[in-house]
Amino acid sequence: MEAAHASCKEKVETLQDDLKCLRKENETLRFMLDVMNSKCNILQAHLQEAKARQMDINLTQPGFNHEANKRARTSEVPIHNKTQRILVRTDSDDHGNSLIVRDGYQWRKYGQKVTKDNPSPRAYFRCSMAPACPVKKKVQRCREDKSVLVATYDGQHNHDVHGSSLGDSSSSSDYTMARGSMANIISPPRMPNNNDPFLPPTALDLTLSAPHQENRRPFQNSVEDSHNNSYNNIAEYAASLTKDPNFTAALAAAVASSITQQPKLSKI
DNA sequence: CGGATTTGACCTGCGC
DNA sequence: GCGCAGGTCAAATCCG
Repeated sequence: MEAAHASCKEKVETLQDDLKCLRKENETLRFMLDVMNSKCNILQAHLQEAKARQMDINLTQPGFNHEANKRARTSEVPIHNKTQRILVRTDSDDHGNSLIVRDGYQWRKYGQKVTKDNPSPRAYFRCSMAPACPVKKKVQRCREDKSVLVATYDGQHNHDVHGSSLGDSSSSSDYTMARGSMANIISPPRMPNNNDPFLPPTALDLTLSAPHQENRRPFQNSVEDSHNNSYNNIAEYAASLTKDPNFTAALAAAVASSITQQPKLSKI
């Protein structure tokens, strides 16, 4: 009887050890996921910038070669220096009304003009988060697709997106909203698996799918019920991840760059 | 009432 | 020099 009790206790201890290991592993995976997520965000931002530059080049091609482009003002900063253009898809019920592009900064509208090449009005914004911020933004609907806003940024912010220099706590919510709307930023050049240049970019799905969802609550049910399933799922998930060369490469690069604090983004 | 937006007037650069 | 078009200003208006 005592021997049976002892072996049972041993089993419980083993299970508890397993549980601890799993929790540690889970924590490690989550940390890695966070690192990957942040790196992914940085990558996407860089990608957007690159695509916007590409779009600028495309806009000078026939079909986009509007009269306005011939009339580039001398005050305009060269594209490769400080001017950046992004495309943002707006909600379908938003057509023709709002010229607001949520990008995390606060903008004050100072003018609106109908241009010759586009029937939609162009709105002019100045950054109002910092009094001396030189950044200006022009927003106009795409002539070809009115659900798409073309935002052109001139200059560089002399403050961060949180407005931390001003100590503005409200900006964090704005930033959250901005992150939400950034998901709608369009990559003008075609993406893989995407023949429509105006469809949103294929988002990198870094949220763990079924196995992860399972392992978020494996211990809410009885240990007997779910332990094997969740353990198998985690093991399965871990195995699938480690077998994926892309994952290991990306993970290695992400960890390396997070350690050195010198991201080598082009290598991922 | 104060800040944001609207909108017509004005300024500036470019092409003819 | 003139006209055109993009960009900016600032008074009026709106809105919370």
